[in-house]
Amino acid sequence: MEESEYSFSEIEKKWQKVYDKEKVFEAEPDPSRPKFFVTFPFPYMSGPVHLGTAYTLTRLDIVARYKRKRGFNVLFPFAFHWTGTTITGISDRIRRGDEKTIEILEKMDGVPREEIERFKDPVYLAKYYTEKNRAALKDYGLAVDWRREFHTSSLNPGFSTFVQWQYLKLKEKGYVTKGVHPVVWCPRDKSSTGDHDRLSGEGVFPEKFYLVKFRLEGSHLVAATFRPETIFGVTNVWVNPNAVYAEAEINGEKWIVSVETLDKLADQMRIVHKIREFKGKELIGKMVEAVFTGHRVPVLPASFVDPSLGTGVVYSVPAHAPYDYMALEDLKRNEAVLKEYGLDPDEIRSIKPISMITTEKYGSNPSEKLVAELGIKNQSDPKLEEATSLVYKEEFHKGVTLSNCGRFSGLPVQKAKELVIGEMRKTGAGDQFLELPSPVVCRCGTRCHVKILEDQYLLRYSWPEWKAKALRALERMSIYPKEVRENFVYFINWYDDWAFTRTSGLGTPVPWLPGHIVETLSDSTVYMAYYIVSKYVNNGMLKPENLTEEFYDYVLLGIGVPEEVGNKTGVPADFLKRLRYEFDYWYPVDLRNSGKDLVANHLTFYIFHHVAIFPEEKWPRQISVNGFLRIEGQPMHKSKGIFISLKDAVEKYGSDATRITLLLSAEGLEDPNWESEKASKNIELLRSIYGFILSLIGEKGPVRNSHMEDWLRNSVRTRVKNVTDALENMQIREATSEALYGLRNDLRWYLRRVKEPDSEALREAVEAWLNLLYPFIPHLAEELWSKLGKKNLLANHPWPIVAEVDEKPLLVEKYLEQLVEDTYQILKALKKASLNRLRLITAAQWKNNAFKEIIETAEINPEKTRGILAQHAAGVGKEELGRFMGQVMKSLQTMTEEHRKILKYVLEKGEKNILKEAQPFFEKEFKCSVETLSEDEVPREKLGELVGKKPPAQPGRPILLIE
RNA sequence: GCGGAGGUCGCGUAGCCUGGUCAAUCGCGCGAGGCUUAGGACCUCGUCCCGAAGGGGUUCGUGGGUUCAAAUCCCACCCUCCGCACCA
Repeated sequence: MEESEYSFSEIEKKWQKVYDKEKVFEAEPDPSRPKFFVTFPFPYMSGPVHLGTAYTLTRLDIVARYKRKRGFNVLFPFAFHWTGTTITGISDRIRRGDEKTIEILEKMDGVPREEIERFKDPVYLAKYYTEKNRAALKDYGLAVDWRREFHTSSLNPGFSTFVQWQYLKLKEKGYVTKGVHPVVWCPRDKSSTGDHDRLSGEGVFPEKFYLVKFRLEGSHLVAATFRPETIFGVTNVWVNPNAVYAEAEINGEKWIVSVETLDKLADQMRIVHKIREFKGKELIGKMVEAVFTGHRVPVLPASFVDPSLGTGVVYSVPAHAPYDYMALEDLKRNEAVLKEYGLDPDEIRSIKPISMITTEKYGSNPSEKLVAELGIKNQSDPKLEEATSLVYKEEFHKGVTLSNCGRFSGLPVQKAKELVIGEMRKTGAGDQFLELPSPVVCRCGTRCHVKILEDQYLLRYSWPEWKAKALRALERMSIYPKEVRENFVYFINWYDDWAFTRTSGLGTPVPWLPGHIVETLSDSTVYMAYYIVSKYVNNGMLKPENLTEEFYDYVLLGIGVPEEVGNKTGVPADFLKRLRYEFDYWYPVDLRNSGKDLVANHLTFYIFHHVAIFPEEKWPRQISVNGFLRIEGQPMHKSKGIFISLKDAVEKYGSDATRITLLLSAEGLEDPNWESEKASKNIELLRSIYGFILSLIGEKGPVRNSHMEDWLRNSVRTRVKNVTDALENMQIREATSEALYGLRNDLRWYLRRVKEPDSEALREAVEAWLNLLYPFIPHLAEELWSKLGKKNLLANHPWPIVAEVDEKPLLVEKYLEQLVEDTYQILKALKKASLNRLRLITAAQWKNNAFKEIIETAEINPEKTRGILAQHAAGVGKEELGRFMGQVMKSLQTMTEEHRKILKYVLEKGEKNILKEAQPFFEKEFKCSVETLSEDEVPREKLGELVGKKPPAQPGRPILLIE
């Protein structure tokens, strides 16, 4: 019959339509039911939603569906993220004709050429993806209340009013301050350059460089270094003879630095007046004096000096800096250069490294040692990089200054460094500034540097009171998996003030600062509250102009009198009360699930902002995070082609198969791995489950209600309990696996075990199973539910009751399973495929009696055991008793609690009775005649003959005679 | 460097907190048999090594230790992955 064919696309569309029509997921406040509000961090609309998003989303969807079935009134809304520079960035790149961007859009996202042309308009781009993604998400089938959908930024005036209100509140309550803030800066774009805006230099951020001054004819040659403490080992100063340098007045003092340095100094709050420019070679050969130590050293030429890095001036410590050492050696050998700059070769060759630090590992001249060890030939050898870092690490952590370091002698390097820095600052012999340790190039091709932004509006994350409140919120929250809690503590403590205004990209204007928008991470922190409002903005009952500060104050915080607020906002007082009621009903968020990447930023902000704005009872209740999806073992990477969109996956595998493929692949913080082959297999698995359940529904066996039905019912209860527990603990993979495979295996065993299945017991089990399957594979489960002749929706049907499990029937089956396994093992050892006769001989009654008593005592005590045995063994031969004693002691030693339970119950029920009852099963299983006996029923001599040297029967371990 | 996760029988994983029926879960793959006109699906068994009786041997990143007993507890080491900021 074509009925049994599983066509996922048909089934999925069918039920999505039904859910839509019946408004199953449209949630309204209902005081008679507890609420459960789940949220997902809205995805960014700069591209298609991918499987990684789907994974995180699915975990949440499962909880939403499960909670609904448990009687909760579940709200699961959705929105789309437009704020920030990613969308405008793509548009910019297309406008510039960036090939790579266009290629990715065309090949990976499947955007038609003519659409790409229109992507020059960022709004068009955002709308395009929002449409596409909404469609893909709907085809995937989520338990979402779509009436509340919105997107962010000023392009959505309703949402913007909300963000503005949020910032007015933050400012009013003192969470906003003004200050300075360093950023990686592109001088051409006049904006900060985040990682994703960079052509090269990802992950590079400002580090402190120290400036060390050398007196030169009424001016200062200013060198930059990470290691100011090494000034005691200086032998010379390097400049690049071909670079351009400048003399300039810096905060009133004359400095000589590379011309590139001037902009950097100016951008770090220094007043810069350029006096003149000149070539670096003019400096060569001059003598300079270290202000800090008074060392007089020559200025020498070096090609490795990069005028764009630091100040373009480097002081040379050949003993402790392999680069300096090598450059000096090169120079000593290079007659031509010496001649060119008129340097005295003898004088240069007499320069010796000055040791000023020692370590156990490298001694006091590590440069020389490492250059020799690594076989470094000249100053352009890339291995110098490695040598430098080896020396730096070792000396910084384990080095001690030598006696030539004045007041800083005999100190650990770390300590000396700290003191030298302090002293230089005090005396003006040195200074410091921020610099990028390696080059960063903006997408526009310009080299970036550090700029300190002044008069920045900052969120005061450094404020101890705010941190304390956030930590308190965290304490009351449930966090899954639990390891992540520590991360939150770390990040809450670690955060410093955060600059939240921007001048580029999409977003909401800062209410008090025209021309500036609220940065993306900062505007998306408490927006879950807006879902209550957005429903009415979408249906036209509220207009953006109604959404004033007073409006939100009343609806979200309960401040003000409805009638007065109504007058000011134009919203009827009754409606305001209704809104207030709705907010109060739904808030706070009960569960927010996201990828682990958001812990460090968004989720921490989420906590911070909630505690700042809302009273304690509205603080978030639970956060759960999961790993990052990999594709065929590789991290997702669009430009490398490692990327699967949700749309493609759903088209190819359907929603249900996609769901379980994602869910079964990881737990906790592990990174799930998507394997397409597995997804295909999972379609087969679903087809198989579909067919299996249909066949079970078709069974027409008599109603019996014997042991096996009892067993089946209790197995079902166990599965219900397991799935429920796993779901409550956000162990979604465990839950999925248990729901998919657990009951399937139970039903298989049941069918194997009985001659004719009990149709009623089967039907009960199938019903429970479908309920358990629903959260994970909703469409398939719903389809089968209707095939069962049910009139209601499975989505609305209550979750099975988590009932007390009666272990007894389960114990009996465990005993039998063990017996079957033993039989198979013997067959294997005998290399036999089949058998003619199977005889099961259970232990003699006296053994059973003795054993019962021994297990009761629950301890391994040879004396006591022997005593008990002797009591029961009247008339038993000494040898037989001894042998049995050995067996008993051995099995007692390794007996687990479960095994004890099994034995106890088997003995209680009578082992032979159990076997008698299971005899037809054994006959069916092994296709042979089966006989069940007790040792008591076989004459002693006969028994010896039958058993041979095999160990005698033990309670729970009958002799198996195979012929 | 700082912080976090992890290394289990071909692959992906469970077990580890609370040590003992743990040669170790489940799924995939693979092999055998059954079913079937055939294929697929489905069902059963097997899948570290040895074994003519349910047993024995060697395993859970490496090396030590604690214990009657260790995948599980302790110590050291090796390796892999992730995050480290103004940016989604």
